[in-house]
Amino acid sequence: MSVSIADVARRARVSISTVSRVINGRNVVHPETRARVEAAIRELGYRPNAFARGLMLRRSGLLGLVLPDLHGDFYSEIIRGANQHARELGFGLVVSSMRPDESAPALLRAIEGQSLLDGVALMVSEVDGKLRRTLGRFDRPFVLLDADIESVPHDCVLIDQQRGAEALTRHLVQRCGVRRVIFLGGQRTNIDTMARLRGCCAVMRAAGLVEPRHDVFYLDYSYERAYELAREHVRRWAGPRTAVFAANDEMAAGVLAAAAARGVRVPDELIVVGFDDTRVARMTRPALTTMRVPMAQMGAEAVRLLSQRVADPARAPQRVVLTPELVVRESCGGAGKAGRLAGPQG
Amino acid sequence: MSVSIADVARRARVSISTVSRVINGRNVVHPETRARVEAAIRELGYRPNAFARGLMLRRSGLLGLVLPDLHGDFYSEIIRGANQHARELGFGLVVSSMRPDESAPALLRAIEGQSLLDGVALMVSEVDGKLRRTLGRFDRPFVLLDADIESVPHDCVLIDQQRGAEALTRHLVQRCGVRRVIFLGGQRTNIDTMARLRGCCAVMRAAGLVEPRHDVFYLDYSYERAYELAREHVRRWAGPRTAVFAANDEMAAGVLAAAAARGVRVPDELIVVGFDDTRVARMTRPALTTMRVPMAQMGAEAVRLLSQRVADPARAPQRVVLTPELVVRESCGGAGKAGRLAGPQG
DNA sequence: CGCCGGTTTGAAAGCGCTGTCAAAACCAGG
DNA sequence: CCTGGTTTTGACAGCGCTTTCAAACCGGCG
Repeated sequence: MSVSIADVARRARVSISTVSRVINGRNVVHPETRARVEAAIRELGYRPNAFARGLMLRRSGLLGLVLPDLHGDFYSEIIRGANQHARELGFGLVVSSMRPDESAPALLRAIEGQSLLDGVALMVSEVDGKLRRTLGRFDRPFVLLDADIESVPHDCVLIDQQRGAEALTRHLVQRCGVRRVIFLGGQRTNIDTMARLRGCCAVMRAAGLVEPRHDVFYLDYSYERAYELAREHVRRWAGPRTAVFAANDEMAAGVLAAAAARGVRVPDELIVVGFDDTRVARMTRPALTTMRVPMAQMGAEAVRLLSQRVADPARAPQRVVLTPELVVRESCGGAGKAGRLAGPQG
Repeated sequence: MSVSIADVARRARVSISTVSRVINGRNVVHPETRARVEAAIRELGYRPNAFARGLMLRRSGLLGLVLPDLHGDFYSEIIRGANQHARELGFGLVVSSMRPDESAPALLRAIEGQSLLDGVALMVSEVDGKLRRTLGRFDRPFVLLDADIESVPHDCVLIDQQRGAEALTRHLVQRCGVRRVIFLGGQRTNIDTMARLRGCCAVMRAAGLVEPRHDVFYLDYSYERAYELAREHVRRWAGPRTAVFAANDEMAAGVLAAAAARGVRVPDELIVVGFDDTRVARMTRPALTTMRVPMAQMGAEAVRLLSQRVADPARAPQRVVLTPELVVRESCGGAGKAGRLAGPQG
């Protein structure tokens, strides 16, 4: 079997307590003794047993990150940001996915089951009663990403999606002279989609323009679905002062491809914009105008909040709000004014 | 404090052992007693302490997945495959990243430090002596992804990169009439890049053609670098029977964009192919011919091997080899013969 | 020399759980 | 009612670690 603290103690001719003190460094140990113990640790290749340790300390040094899906640039960035920050703070990170179609018990298992975790950052694409209840009786520190449940006190990191959508729409209306917007969303119940549509409509309304009431399509955030839809409609959409507002970059890329296939020139005959500023936004021709969502920062903030709450479970719930930033590229025509131009094509 | 097994025992008027038996379900318990215990568990909201459990069982039910980076479609897919399979097998998955520029001690901490893990799947982009030694004295089950260290016995999941590159090059030579290949690699020491170049050269040689000796460029797998390079060279590259073989899809996309910017028509004036078949391959115009690397499957295989080794640490090391599959799209011209045509543009 | 404060160490009590072993309870058959 | 076998249950010894608490030690002072 593996070497335990007792083996080290025996070898260093000290008591178990002393070895523990050397390991944790909190108490004073005579330099000479310390050297003996450290030598023994090295010679035996001793590594403390994390289970025994956790059993006493009630902490594992592990944080959890649960996302709706792990696929795509969007989530990758969150993971990356969280992972890096976790490492800086001396935590490990457990990443897991929790599809919206899985039941609440699955969530329970995914989270509570992992009682090895010191805390969990949770991102959900839809909030329902079940989730509310599950989280209500969840006794470990947790942070909600891009969502907020009022009945339960907790920390959260929010993206001001609506304000982002407003900024983007305002750019379209004021800088690009857009008068009509076709909106492509994800699922109808998706909270991001709803907020982005709200922002878009608000600005249109304020500008005295027609809201995209009949020009709203709910898809699934995928390139393929957007391509298919656009292939069918893009000829009709095309027109001066008209823009397609896709709720993410992938769908915008699909629209771009369909437009090209149908001979519709972007941005001359039709403006197309995306959202998120994922890698794909710089890889399309023309490159996409989009909103940069600080995903890595969201991951990092989540970890920060979590670590603070682990340290002090009693402190008041925090709310961190991050705002997306406009990135103007080629797909909206009227470039050159508002934002920076990223990527080699900029 | 939280409720322990003793609380449950007290409430159900049985001994601790009986509660344990009910929880683990291995031993026979009188139905009536069982009901009483289960009621007590429910009423108290009892959840076994994972640390105490792990301390006895010496297992946590957690597997680790360490990747060079967590960014991009490539790694996302591995994570996704691993995650799903882990869940099916009743394991949790810990994902972590280990940049090649981090030192071996960092790896040590990232892996050994997490002695909470039952096993670790490890992907490294470069194998050096330090790593070999670190892994040599690593006492926990581990699986190497897309790499093999001969001095240390272990399980591994390999992608036959070379054979994949051969298949792709063969397609270029035999179906598309290519006589000259420009090769764009990742870092010079990257094992995948080396294997892919080897495969490409082997086929060229066998076909009596000139190997891309002076036409090999080592970049960093990024769209941007490839774009810059291609912007400079693509006019010179263009020519009949000439192909750019990029070692991943992102770089191929960069070349495509540069070609478009320089007025070089693909595939008429220049053929461009990628590798990996990530999402971007279907989003370029023209869509990329590429090799589909079964990344999700690699993740799943890794988890499978790991779980088997956890169950039986003594069994002989396994080697699983996965082979990439040719996906013919538009960027190589001579389509329609060899492979399936995926995506809406196919 | 004995005593005091401060430093350094060791013994031992858990942390919450599993698993062994033996005792208790039960059931038939005699 | 007792016996022998089969369930069913409980007591308890750890798993490897942290953390009191008290003992041992040390140097200096009265």
